[in-house]
Amino acid sequence: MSTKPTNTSTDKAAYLAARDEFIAQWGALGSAWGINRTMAQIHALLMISPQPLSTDDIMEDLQISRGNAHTNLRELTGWGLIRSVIRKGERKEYFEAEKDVWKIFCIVTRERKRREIRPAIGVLKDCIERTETLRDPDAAVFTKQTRALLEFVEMADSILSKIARSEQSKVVPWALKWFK
Amino acid sequence: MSTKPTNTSTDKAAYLAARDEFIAQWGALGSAWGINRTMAQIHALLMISPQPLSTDDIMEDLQISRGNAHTNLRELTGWGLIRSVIRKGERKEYFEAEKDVWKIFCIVTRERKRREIRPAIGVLKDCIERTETLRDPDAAVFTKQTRALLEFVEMADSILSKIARSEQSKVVPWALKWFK
DNA sequence: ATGAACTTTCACTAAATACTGAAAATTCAA
DNA sequence: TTGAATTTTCAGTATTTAGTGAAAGTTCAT
Repeated sequence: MSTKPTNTSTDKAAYLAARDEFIAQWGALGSAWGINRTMAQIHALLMISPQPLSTDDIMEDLQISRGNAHTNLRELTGWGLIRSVIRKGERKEYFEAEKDVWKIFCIVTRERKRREIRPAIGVLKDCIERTETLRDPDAAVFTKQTRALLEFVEMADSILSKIARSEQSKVVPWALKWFK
Repeated sequence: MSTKPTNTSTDKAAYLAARDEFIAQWGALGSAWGINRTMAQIHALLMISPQPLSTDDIMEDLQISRGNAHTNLRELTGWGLIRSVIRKGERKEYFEAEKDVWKIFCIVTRERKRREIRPAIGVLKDCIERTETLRDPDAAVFTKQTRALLEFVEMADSILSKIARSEQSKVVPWALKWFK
């Protein structure tokens, strides 16, 4: 049996390196999905933070300006992904993230539905309405394709709604049974 | 009963207006999801075009430069969302889009899995591996949270894989039964 | 009521991303 | 094989998006 050295400061350094990697990559992932990098990084930081953090903590940790930190903290609050907590006898505002992965999923789903899917459905409906009675043959092709898109997006929307309204304890075992 | 005037040129104008709206909004939607606006617009244009279009057609329609059109046509080809068709006796390359909405969904799912979800899984695994044996209590919180994320992302990934491998004719009736 | 602590705003700057257009490379009909 | 047609590249530019920091605004313990 080999003895493993457990130097505390080495551990801390290894942890901090992994943590930085995680924050950086979470930011990059956000970028790829149309979410501001800093917003995603702050979210990552708060998700893994054992305690709530203040704006100053976040500014220091991520090396960003007050304005930037502030804007993105508000944005995350708007999404419902973080909430502010106040400590008694302190003026400063602290922030903590929702940590339950299922809840995070539900929040993101709900918000993207509201912000992007619903408007898209509106546009598709509008396009169909404006062209379905036209005699032009190109218009007919257009209407057909937008109808197919609408049908699909509406189905996806209703599936997501139903899933995001469910309890994780109901969905996950079911999903594992069907998809594992 | 009112008679509806069916002036052909009015119809054409109404169609073109709806079509432009669709292209513009599809572009905006792409942007919100981290896809280059022009790429999404070209995709929209080809999805609703009755015939394959050449680079020049697209340049003119969307009022973009050759370089821009070219780059984004290649990118779309890389995703597998469009393919080039050559007409016999002609040098020019034409492009047509996959129009089947289910197939489009499968392609986008497969590509985003490959480009973003798989790397994310890699990062999470790496973070867990590097921290799971550390004694630091913050590291323990970190490992726990990244594990929860990994578990969730892997489940989502396998569900998407399974769905995207299925036939629409199998999935849609099933989905409607469960989620409508 | 005061003013220190803290939050918010916003004009300006920086960085990232997308686009242009012309030149170089390639292709293929004649 | 030639050269006109077409595709590809890419250095330079434009546009969009994100970030800064200082000043203005707000809040609350005293």
